[in-house]
Amino acid sequence: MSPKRALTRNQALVLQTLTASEEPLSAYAILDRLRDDGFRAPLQVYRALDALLQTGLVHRLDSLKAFVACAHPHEHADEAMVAFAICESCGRVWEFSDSKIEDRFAAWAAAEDFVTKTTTFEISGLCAACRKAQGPAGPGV
Amino acid sequence: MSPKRALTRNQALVLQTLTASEEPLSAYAILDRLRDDGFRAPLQVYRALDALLQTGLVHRLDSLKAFVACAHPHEHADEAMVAFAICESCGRVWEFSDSKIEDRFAAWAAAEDFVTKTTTFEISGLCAACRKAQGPAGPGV
DNA sequence: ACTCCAATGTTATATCATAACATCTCTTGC
DNA sequence: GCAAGAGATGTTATGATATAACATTGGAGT
Repeated sequence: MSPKRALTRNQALVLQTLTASEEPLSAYAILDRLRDDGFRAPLQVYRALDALLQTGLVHRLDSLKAFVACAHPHEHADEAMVAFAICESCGRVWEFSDSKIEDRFAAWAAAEDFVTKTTTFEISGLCAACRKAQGPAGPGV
Repeated sequence: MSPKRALTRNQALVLQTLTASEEPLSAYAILDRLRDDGFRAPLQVYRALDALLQTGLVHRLDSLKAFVACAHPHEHADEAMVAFAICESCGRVWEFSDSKIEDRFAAWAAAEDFVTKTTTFEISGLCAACRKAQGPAGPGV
């Protein structure tokens, strides 16, 4: 979809920041981490994010209002349906896709004559490591 | 999940507003429509929405930052995975669920030992009516 | 009538995102 | 080399979404 341009300096900095982070970051969190690199205003972050979202190098998690580096930057070009599992406790994100789910949804869309443009598929919960750490009783919240 | 309480006045007003609307509404759009009923501050809307979301009478569409009345208020108690198809053109929302998709996702979760709490599944695109209205060439954007 | 508790009202503020316009920095053609 | 154009960047201001903190009200049960 996008003609694979080299990243600009700002885009590279934002992408590095997201790649280095264990968890998704909000635009303002990214801004804070890039103050020393000369970032002063949210727009600098949002503009870089827009470009990175276009090329599929970054995803936005609507349910968190935050951004993550794509785990598989080569494979999908913003076209495939990607799902995200987000651990509420540690914040880590698992990215996966399932062609059977895709087919199944495509069947619904065909039946309703609906043309899909974008998908948002996000699951919140607790990952295995966090549940073990918190013990069998589970966390209060 | 929630002990089925009667709605308060504010909750009833917010729910009526959403039910009467053809499209999802932002909290501030709801506020504007309820000025004549004495609503003055966003918090009045957000508090009512919180209660309605708890009981499953309303859904939040993260991709739109907006809210819709649930199409099937009786069936699911916030537990089932519900998907939303949203027409970019007319704003209408189709709500559906598919047990095969649910099973398929459950299989992934079991394999990864991930415990699901909440799901966000939203698809944006164009509905049949809007595509017909705009002609076979489709819209510019 | 009194007490308690939930709902409500009100003000202020936090957080997320974009509009509008000035400036810089390459590249390209000359 | 240098002017012109295009894209990227910087900067200020503002819009849009959401919540914190605390005062007030109103009804259920006694």
